[in-house]
Amino acid sequence: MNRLLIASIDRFGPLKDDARTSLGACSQTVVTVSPGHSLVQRGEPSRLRVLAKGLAVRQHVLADGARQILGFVTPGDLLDLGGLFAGGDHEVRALNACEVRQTTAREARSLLRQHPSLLAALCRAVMTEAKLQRNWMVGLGRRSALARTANLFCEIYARQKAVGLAAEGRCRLPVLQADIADALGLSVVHTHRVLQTLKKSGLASLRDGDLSIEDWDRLVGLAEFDPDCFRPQHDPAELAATRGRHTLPALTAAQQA
Amino acid sequence: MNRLLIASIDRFGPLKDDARTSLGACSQTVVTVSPGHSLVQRGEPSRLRVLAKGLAVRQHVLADGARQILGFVTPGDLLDLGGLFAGGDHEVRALNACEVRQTTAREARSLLRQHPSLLAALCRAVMTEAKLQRNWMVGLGRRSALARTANLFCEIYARQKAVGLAAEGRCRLPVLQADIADALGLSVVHTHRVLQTLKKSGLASLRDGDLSIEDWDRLVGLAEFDPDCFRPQHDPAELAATRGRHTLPALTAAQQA
DNA sequence: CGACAGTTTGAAGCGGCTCAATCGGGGTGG
DNA sequence: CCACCCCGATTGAGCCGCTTCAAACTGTCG
Repeated sequence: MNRLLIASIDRFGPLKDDARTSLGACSQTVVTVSPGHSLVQRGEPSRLRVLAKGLAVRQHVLADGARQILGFVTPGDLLDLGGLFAGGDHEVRALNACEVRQTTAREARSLLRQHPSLLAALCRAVMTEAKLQRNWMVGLGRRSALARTANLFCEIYARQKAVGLAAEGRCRLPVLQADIADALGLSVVHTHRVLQTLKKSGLASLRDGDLSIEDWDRLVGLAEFDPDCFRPQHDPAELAATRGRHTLPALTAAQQA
Repeated sequence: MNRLLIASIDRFGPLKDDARTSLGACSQTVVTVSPGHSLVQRGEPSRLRVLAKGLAVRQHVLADGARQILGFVTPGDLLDLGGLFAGGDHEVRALNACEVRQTTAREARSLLRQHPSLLAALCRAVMTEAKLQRNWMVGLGRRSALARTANLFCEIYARQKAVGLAAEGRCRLPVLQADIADALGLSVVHTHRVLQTLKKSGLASLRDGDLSIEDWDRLVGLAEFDPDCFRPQHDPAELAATRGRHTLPALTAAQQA
């Protein structure tokens, strides 16, 4: 009954009941993708894809082969917001074994047309993503490699924590150093040295695909991390009216290495 | 009759007629802001502000005073998309003498609730901005200072051209070198040297607030500029149905130094 | 005229890059 | 069981792009 899809969108809610039932009734297929393969190609229209398991990145590759990672996608995130009205402008690639649930482009479009509350929620989702992107821009442009890395770790941990995917001071982050490098605009070698520094300073460490936060406060301080930078854009009034009404189902066991 | 507001949103259209008439009927005040002052503060809710004249930047300043410019705002652009549902996350500052037209937060919110086609258009506007941001991220992370600068010039020229604000191979760009630096994540000194290189190579030059494109093709090549990166996210089908129906009124004389 | 803001230029330093080699673990074939 | 390979992590050395500091230069405004 598409509970994950509904919950993922409802996070940006509030959805009206009719939108929720339509979403529940729409067709949904499950797709599994192996590491390194594409979940969403450039130019594809939206199918309201939701990541159920795994870890993926939005990315863009340049003519010379350089890659810039534009964001991380964790379970419960919508994959193809960029293609809601036209084709998306970037691809999404699996770092992990990923499971995606998706409907059809036709149904996605029709749902979008019929339910303003769905449109509003997705609009908020897009805005939330845009906000996150701005934080990345600030980092790429004006923060040192160390602060950037700290910021990335803060973001990833806080996001997973927010959806119940993180343990206390620990979460999965099955990436290569090359992925971190491409996310932060660094070389692999320098990324490695920065990671060492973070570990030696007792702030955080990354081993075997596990991110462990050793000193959250100092990490946040170093990063100048803004804990609101990834939060859904709730309307304060609406939030109060619907507080606690809908919550994301626990995903704790969902993201497998 | 709020023609500019309607046209600015309709660019991402199509708006339904009732939305257009509601927009036409909403209150609108004209605000002028002198250079260096804030057009939109962090945390302000949307008033459907449109820039009528001048040039502004979205920006974020760090604790140490460093500034990252997140985007340029040219006449006909909506200023406060970030605050549609909650407070915006960044401020917008005038580089220029600016004229802004805005309604009230209350009216903006009520319009948004009543007109799904308005919501859809604004959603597209947000997505378009997000797309532009991704292009900046790629530049900040993976392009050389020269290519980044070229890219910025391409973007600014192409955007102004698209709304009729650019002459052939020339447009206004009343910025300091420090602004370019903060947009590209560079120091002022290096920005200056890059500008010199660009001029000496006969690609483009910036003087007295005028950007002149000397060799568009080579500039685009150097920048790997994607001409779609700023285009509204039209639905191809809807685009065909409404082609040429509504156009942005000429703004040619509107952006005064 | 001085004051100031912005541009221009030079010189030195550093953060991060490139190149190159080694190391370690997991898989595979013999 | 070992030999081998491959991928990714690790480490070192040298270099380059860009930064920082500092000073001179220019135009504008009082």
